Amino acid sequence: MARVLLVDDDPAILEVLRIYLSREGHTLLEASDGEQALALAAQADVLILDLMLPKRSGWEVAQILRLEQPDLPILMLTARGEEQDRLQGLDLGAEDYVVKPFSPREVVARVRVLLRRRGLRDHLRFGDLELRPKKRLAYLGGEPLSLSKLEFNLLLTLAQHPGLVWSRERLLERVWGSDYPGIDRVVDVHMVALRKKLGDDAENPRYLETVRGVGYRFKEEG
Amino acid sequence: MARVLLVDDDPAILEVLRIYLSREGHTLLEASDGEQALALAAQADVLILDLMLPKRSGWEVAQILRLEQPDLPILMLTARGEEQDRLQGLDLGAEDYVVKPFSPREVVARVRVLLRRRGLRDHLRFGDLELRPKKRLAYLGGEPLSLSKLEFNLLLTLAQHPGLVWSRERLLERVWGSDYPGIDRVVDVHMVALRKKLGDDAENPRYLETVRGVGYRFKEEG
DNA sequence: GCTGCCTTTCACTCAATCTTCACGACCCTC
DNA sequence: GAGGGTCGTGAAGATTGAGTGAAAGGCAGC
Repeated sequence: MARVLLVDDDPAILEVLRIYLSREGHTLLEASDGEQALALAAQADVLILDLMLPKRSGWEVAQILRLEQPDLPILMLTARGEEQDRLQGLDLGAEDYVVKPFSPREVVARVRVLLRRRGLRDHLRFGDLELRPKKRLAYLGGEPLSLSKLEFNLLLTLAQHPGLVWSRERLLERVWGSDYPGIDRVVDVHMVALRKKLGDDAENPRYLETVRGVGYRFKEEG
Repeated sequence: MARVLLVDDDPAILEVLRIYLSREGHTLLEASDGEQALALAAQADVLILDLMLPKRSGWEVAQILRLEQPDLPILMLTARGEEQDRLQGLDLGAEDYVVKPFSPREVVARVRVLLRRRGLRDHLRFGDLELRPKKRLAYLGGEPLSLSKLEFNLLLTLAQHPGLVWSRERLLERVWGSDYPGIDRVVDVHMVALRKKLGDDAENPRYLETVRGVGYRFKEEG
C-alpha cells in the first residue's frame, strides 16, 4: 500500500502500530526522535507523529515538513488534555490527530482516510509524458527529458494535481520555498523553458496551460 | 465564509456552536432531527451531524447524503465510548468526527480544515451548468466554457448562493475588491457577457436573473 | 580561474480583458 | 403619456497580463 513513517519514542507504541499497519499492507519506516523523523520523511507517504519527542518536538517536525513537503499527510498523536496543541497542529497543516490512548484500529482507519484523500502515486503518465517522482526522471514519448531541478519540481507540482490552478505565488511558495524574495515572473520564464522542452505551445498547450489573471495549471486529460 | 448545517437535538449544543461558528463568519442552518437535516442538506457547504437523532439517526442521514451529495463534508458528533460508531462513521465516508463533550473551538478548527480541504465545495451543478471552483473550469452541457477571470469569479459568487440577490455594490465589493473605485454599471456589462456565454436571455433567464432596482441573482433550481 | 549550465531580471510586444460611455428600451409613478 | 429611473447592449479606448529573447549573475566542477 503506502510507506508509513511512524515516529514515537515509546517502543510499545511503535510495536503495536507496526503490527496493525503492516497487517494493513503498509511498508513501515520508524523513527524515535525528531531528527530521525526529518531524515526519513522524504521517503514517506504518510507520517504518524508523536508530539512529545526527543531532539525536536513533533511540532517542529511538522512545521519544517510543512514547508518541505506540503503534501505529506500528517497524523498527530497527542496526549489527552493537549487541546491547545491539537488546535495549533491543525492550523499548522497537520491533517488529523488522534488522542492517546488510542485504539490501533482507529489509527489504521485514519491512515486509510488520509491516503484515500491524497490519491498517491509514484508514476504519472499523461499521454506522451511520463514522470517518475522518486527517480526524478521525465520521459516524453519514451525519450528521457533533460530537466533542471527547478523545472522538474515545477512540472511535478503541477502534474500531481491535474486541472488545479496554481497562482504564481503558490508556485513560488511550493517550488522555490516560502521565503523566496524574487519576483513572480520567474515562474513565467521557467514555464517557457518547460514548454519548449515538452514541445508545448503556449497558445494551444497539451500540458501546461495558462489561466490568465490567475496562474497556471496542468491540463487535465480529455 | 460557508453555510454550515448544524444538526443536533440538544438546544444547548446548537446554541454554543451557533455562537462560535457565526463568529467565524459562517452562515448557519439548523435542524434538530434527521428529516429536517435531509431537507436542508442541499443548501449546506458543511454538515455537523449528531449521531443520536429523532426520526432518523445521524447514520442514516450520513448514508443517504453520501449518495446524494458525495461532496458534502460531514463532521460527526459522537458520544464517548462509541468507538465502534466512529470507525463505522469514517468508513461510511464521513470526513471527520469529534467526541462529546467537545470544545467548540475544536469544532470550529475542524470545520475550517474540512472547508479548506474542499475548497468550499469543489463541484457545483445546475442543470446544464457545472462549475469547478478549484480548477476554475465551467462547463455548459459538458462543453468547457471560456470565461475570463472576472467572469468566472462573478458567476461563481452568484452560483454559490442560488436564490440570493446581490446588489451591484455587494458584487463590486466581493468580486472586484472592496476598494474598487469605478462605477457599478460594470457589473451589467459583465453580466451581459456572461449571459451571452451561458446562452442565457435577459428576458427569460435560466441562470442569471435581474432583480430590477436591486441587483442580480443566480436562479434557484426548479 | 575558467567553463558551462542554471537561474533571475528586464524590456518589449501583442493580445486579452476591463471600463466607460452612449443610446435606446422598458418600467413605474403621477 | 410624460418623466425619471433602471437596465441591456454595442463599441471605443484604456489597462493589464503573459510570451519571449537577451543579458547578467551564480554556482559547481574541472
